[in-house]
Amino acid sequence: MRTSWADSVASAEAENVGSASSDNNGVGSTARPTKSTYIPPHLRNRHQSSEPAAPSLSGPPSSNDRLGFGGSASGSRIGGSRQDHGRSGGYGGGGRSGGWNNRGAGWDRGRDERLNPFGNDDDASVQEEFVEQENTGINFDAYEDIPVETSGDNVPPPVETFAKIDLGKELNANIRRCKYVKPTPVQRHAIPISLAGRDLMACAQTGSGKTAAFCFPIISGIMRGGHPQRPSRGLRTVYPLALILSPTRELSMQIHDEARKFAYQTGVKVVVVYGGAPIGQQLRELDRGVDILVATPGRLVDLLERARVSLQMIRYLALDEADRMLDMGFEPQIRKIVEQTDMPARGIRQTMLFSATFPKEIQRLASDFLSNYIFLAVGRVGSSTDLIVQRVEFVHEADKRSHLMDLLHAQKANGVHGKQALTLVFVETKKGADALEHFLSMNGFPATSIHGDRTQQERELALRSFKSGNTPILVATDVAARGLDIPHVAHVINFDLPNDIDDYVHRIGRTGRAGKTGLATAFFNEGSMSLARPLADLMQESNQEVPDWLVRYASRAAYGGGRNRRSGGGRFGGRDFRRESSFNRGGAADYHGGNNNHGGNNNYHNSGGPSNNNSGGGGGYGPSAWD
DNA sequence: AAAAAAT
Repeated sequence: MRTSWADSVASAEAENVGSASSDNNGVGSTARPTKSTYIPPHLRNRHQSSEPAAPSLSGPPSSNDRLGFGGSASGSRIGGSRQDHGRSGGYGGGGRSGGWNNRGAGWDRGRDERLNPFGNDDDASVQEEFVEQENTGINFDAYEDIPVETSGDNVPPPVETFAKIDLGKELNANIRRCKYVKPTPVQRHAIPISLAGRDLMACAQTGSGKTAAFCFPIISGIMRGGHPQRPSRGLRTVYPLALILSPTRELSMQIHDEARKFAYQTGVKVVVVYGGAPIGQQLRELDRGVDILVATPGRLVDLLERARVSLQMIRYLALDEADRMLDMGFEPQIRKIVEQTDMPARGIRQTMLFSATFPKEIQRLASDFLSNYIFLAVGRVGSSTDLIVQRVEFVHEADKRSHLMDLLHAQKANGVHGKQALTLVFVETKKGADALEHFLSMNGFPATSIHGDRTQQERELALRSFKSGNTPILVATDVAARGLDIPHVAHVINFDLPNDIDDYVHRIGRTGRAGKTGLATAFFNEGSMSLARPLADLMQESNQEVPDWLVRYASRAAYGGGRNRRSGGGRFGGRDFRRESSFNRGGAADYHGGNNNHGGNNNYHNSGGPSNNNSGGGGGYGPSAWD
């Protein structure tokens, strides 16, 4: 256990710096810092602090026994930083003034097919020699300890290596380029299930190779199935074969960037569409052909209504952050897309739902989209949030700002190279985000913000500025809570706690990624009473120190948790709701000990899929924290 | 009550 939060931050920073620099050595291309031209108001007309010299590596990553996940996660992290590099290259040419250069620089004039998403130094065969070096020290045996649960009819057995899955030559080359040596647990289980043509509901932490888990089978399947003759209903209508939906624009962009790497030189075309950006460019992309369409719901509905997209040929449907996609705000839109368009019915298309959390009410809704599906839950190495130190502090509303500054100030003093660790600060409201960003900026803390009232340009700029370290503090609403893979976030601060414990789980999952440690601090007060019990339970389950005062509030909290019922039942959705009859309260220990991997095939007999729902109460405590 | 997502 760490003795103070400052130590934790310092340690998290040290690890981040350490691994960042080794990435650079390995890839040899990201050394140049990504510079953003965004200057926070309080820094304008000042000298930019000079870029630090090569940071002295302060201590090797500790607790590498957990790096089993780091192996996989590391792959995607490396991918991420290279992607950043590619982008910054694009910007480098044109400067930062253009709002839409994200698309513009790298995507104009149909060159994307030839454009190498891995960077110019790419060569699959050359990369191979890096693979062994880069993964030295990763304990792949740690994979074996990850609890896995599957249920459903005739679950296909997992695979141990990519070589044992016949994904095709081109895809294999891309897997090498991504430096994925061994499939992650979710990939080992989900890919065979998906290749067998089965529907799937999967719980797995983000950063665990989830995107690849659904992209590989889709790409492989499209290559196998060939490119069928599309109907010629209208010249302007396009007929994608696969649809991937996600709840935020940034997440859609991230999925698209990854999918494009996986599809490189396969002839499979990936296009992303989302709102807030001019539609013209997206239409032009579509006109060039699309096999896999990545989309946010609103823009897709728009395109469907314009008859520019038809879902008639969809063979694969994937929902990322599926529980979010099916909650109150999104459900009607998703239902419209899935059930009231020309999309083939469930059982004809193949449907895959992925999320880190999966409350049972949402599982029930989701089962409408699935046919005789397999439920898969993959946990972390060891207990839940081992890599994330969670702290909760009682801070009155009026004291939050000064308390935040105390934290940030101490962090600054502990900075490994005079630079602040990346800190993500979550607040409840968009106005609150603006106000806090302004406050921090006025007080000498370079901050930016991301929320739904900012323009898409501003959102993307904020994210880049944060990732690059230019503004190492990002104030965010829940728009940034899910799925986003931001390397090197050392500290997540819940300035305002969410009302839903699942949101808390997603938020803190922005740190502690890629096998690194992370710190999560929550400001708790009278306003967050409804979260007292679920938060105390969660922290307890993940072996965190729970303050006495929180335990007292938790025991005082009304039984049933009021409006948190949604998540009160199966907090981490770690169990198939179809099994609720096998009531399993206090099952965390069972879970870890009992349903072990190695095929993890419980062969729960599901006679006929979603209709025989079991709405039994309570139960279903999964292990802690799926991301 | 808030956030996200089309214009």
